[in-house]
Amino acid sequence: MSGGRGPGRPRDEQAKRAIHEAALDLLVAHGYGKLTIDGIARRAGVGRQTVYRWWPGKADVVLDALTTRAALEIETADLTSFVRATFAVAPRYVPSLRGLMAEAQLDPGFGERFVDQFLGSRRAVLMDLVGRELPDVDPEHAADVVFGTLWYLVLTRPASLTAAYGDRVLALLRSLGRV
Amino acid sequence: MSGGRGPGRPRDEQAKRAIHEAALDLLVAHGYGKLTIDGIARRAGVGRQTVYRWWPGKADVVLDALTTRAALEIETADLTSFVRATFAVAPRYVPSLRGLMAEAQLDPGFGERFVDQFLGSRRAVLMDLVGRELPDVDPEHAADVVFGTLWYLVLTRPASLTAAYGDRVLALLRSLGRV
Amino acid sequence: MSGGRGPGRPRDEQAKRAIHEAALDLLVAHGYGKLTIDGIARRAGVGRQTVYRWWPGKADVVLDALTTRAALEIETADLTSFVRATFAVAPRYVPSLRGLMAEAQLDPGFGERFVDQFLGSRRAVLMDLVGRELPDVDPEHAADVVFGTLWYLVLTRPASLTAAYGDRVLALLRSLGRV
Amino acid sequence: MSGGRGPGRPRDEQAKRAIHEAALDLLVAHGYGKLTIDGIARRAGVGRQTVYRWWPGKADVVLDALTTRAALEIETADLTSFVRATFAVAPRYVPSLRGLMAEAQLDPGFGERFVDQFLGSRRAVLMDLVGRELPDVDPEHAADVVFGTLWYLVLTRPASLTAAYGDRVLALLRSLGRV
DNA sequence: CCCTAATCGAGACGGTACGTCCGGTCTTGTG
DNA sequence: CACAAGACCGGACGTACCGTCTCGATTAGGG
Repeated sequence: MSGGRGPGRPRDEQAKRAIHEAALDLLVAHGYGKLTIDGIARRAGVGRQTVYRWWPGKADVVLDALTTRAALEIETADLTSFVRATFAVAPRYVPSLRGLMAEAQLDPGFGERFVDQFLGSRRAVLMDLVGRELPDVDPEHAADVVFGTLWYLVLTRPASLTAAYGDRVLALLRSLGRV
Repeated sequence: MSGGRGPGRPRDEQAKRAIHEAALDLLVAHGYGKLTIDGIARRAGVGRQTVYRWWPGKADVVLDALTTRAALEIETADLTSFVRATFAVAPRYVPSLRGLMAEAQLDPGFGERFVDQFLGSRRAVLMDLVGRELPDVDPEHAADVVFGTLWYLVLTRPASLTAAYGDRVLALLRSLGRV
Repeated sequence: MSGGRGPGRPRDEQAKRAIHEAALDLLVAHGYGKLTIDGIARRAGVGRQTVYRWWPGKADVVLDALTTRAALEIETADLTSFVRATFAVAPRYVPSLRGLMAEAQLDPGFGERFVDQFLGSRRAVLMDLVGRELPDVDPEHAADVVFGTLWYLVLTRPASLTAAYGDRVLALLRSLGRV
Repeated sequence: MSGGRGPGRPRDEQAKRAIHEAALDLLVAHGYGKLTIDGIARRAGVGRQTVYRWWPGKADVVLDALTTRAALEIETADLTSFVRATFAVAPRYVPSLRGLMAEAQLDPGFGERFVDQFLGSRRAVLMDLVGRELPDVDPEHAADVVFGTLWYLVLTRPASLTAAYGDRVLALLRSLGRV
């Protein structure tokens, strides 16, 4: 059960990493709008089919590259550090995040995956923390406000993203609880 | 006041309207991702060049159509009615708004136009109202929170957009002022 | 009967000349393949419609310009001087002639006009001279050989066009008569 | 002799043949002037890019189709049969030949290819035969006269093309030799 | 030590949209 | 009326990507 591999050449893990890197490199270099599967494959030194074999399209490549790289980078111990870390870390991923959210609007299939899995998992963490630390606050609503503000900055004024802004949003959440 | 028309055949205003309508019709019918300049021109009964003559791309067509149609639909007299109306009216424009925000991420040129003009004018209204009615609240921050929450719903959970949600965000603004 | 003109602004003869010159200038500058009605009108300082009002298309503009300019440039007194002059003068009109023959192949309507009128009138002159000076030679065949050789050089090896080549073709005609 | 195939999917020879046939079919059906790359691709059941991948434009497609189809159709054993066959076979290819010669005038790049390769190879055969059978005749001049007359008929009076006309031109060549 | 099977790089394939160019027509105001 | 200007519809151009396919070569088990 462990490997579960039948015959045939095994998947090349190095190609996977090369594709991840190529995608992120090109993304920051020229923007998501100019990102192409062919460009990724070329830069990764890989056949185009190898990309399509593992991912449905460039959005999923980027999403996979992002989640692989950003895994566990954010503290989830308490509400304050989670929100601060979320805002603090965001600037590093602005190009990817903008592209992913754009694609989610254009491709309904990817949109569902993106909202349910990527956004959903982060919402779940925040809602859990709010439920524990701010029992008077509606976790759903808190998530909308926190992530709404975060994404609005990511999409329209990324230069304003700072850890300090996370503190302001935290203050907002607490003022909500006091009502 | 002279009209400023020089020689030559004047612009066909009917074609302009036909293009606007065609763009919005196709947008709601098949989604922004499948919207095509050629498709718009065909449905409007117009040559493709006529579209390119007046707009740089499909995003600007949609933006122009939207602002033409939605002009003065929103009450700007006081903060409460503005925010409520903004949330109440949003569901009607979800397909357009999602497409425009997506394009703003993919095309930096359009992104700047979109943020500065379309989003900027709405921010200006809100900030003015906040400045008058909630003097203790930072208008910039208020705009980020209100429009951030609005856009987050538009982009990820459009079914949740209701006038009632506008009231919740208003309450949030007021709790901010009380701190 | 002299003017015979009804009301309205009279035709601008200067524009006609400007169009002729513009067409020939652009033709030698960039080749018939890059010649456009719009380009001609622009350079002539004339509206596009003014060109279409007088000629069906660019080929007829060039043909008209050519026949206007080259009128009676060729001696038609005797066979020898006619053939020599025809070959001697040809190099000056190579760009126009190549374009006109090309258009005649692509546009059947213009082709008929071109063959019947432009080529036909020159054939008639040659056939008349042959009939008078070389009674043993079939005038039709002689025209095919003389103009065939001429056009072949115009179309494929214009650098070889010289008055001396006209003499060789004349010798050919005379050898035909001696058989 | 190894075939010289590197990696990658090999060229689809059936598509090549389909494109050739489509081009010639459309050419005789509607004329070279209405021939379109897109039309060829459509009729051949082929993507447009596949045409552009192998040929620079429609003229080269037609030229390739023609030389592929007409290969070895003409006897080159002796002067008499070569000239007769050339005139006898020409009527079948009139639409293609007219289009190719037209394009050669409009597109200098194609013109050079056409004159050097297509016309040049036929000239070489004729000049070789003339050199062997009519040593008193200048082969270059003979080629100009024979092909000049042939092309003049192709371009302006295709109905006159017959094998008998080839005999007349042969007689002309022989009369030249006797001078 | 071959045999089967899956992956790999490469690149051609059918499609579709792009943005540009030009043709030929029309609609203005001015002379 | 003709004229300059210029917008209009139509349609071909050549390019760029998409996602699929077909090659020969490679790299693993399993017989």
